Amino acid sequence: MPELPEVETTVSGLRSVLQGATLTRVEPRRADLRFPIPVDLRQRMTGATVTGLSRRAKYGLIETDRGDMMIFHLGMSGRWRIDPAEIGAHDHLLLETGSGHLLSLNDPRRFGSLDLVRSDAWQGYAPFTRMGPEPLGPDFDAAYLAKVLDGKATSIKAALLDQRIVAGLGNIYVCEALNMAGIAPTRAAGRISKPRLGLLVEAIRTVLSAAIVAGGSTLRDYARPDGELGYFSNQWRVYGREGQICPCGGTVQRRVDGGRSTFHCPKCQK
DNA sequence: ATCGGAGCCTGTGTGC
DNA sequence: TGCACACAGGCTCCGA
Repeated sequence: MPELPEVETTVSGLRSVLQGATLTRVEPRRADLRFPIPVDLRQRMTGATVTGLSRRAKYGLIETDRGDMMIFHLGMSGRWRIDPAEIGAHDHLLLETGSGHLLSLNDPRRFGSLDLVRSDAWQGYAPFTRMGPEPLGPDFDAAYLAKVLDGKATSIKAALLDQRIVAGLGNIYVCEALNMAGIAPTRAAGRISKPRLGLLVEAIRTVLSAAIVAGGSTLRDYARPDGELGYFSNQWRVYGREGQICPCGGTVQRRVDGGRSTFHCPKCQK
């Protein structure tokens, strides 16, 4: 899916049109994505004013003056389109604002989700209850990682993809951060020294921040809400670059585990 | 308890 | 051109 930087970019784009806007039309166009869409979403959101937009891990949060919070997840192929030229089969939710903007939540593969909770209870939303800290937040540091990874036999790559450990990383940024930190993706998570975990934390922060600044990465089915493309894919060190040269001079290799591609450089990642 | 793998969907690119 | 197949950013459940 769009990972953390893409969701951050999406929320920023949505904020420019939705902050303070009144929703004059709220139209779910199917009953479910990955999960059922609340049947009362249209009724509760129509006529409401958007008071705030934010992000938790890979989820976008849209609050209204009625005390409701709409929570969306983009899955693998989800994106928001602002004032799209035409509405197609994969536009699953339409929002119209008082100022005349039309927004569409578009998700061909429907791995995304759309939900509605009370704002004061959002932290109790099931996906959030067991989620780890934000990688860009103050609670994510080497000491924390050392504690939660202690004794873990699973690979560091699998551990970083586990949202209970740290929330918001996906395949692309895990590959990138491990390369930047010089850590092999197959290394046992519990067998990395604390100084190296410190390097890893910094690498994760650096790669996520750079991606947010660049507006997210571009993949076949991802675009920013305003339709522009993100440019971070130009900065990938290893992801999608099998056979090409790593910044260290080594050759990027691709392997598949669990049906998922891993890109790494055997020369500088140990 | 922990781990690897399958499955959910659709679209696109590749090779025959 | 047509077709089959591999592959894609996430997440959850299942069985070993």
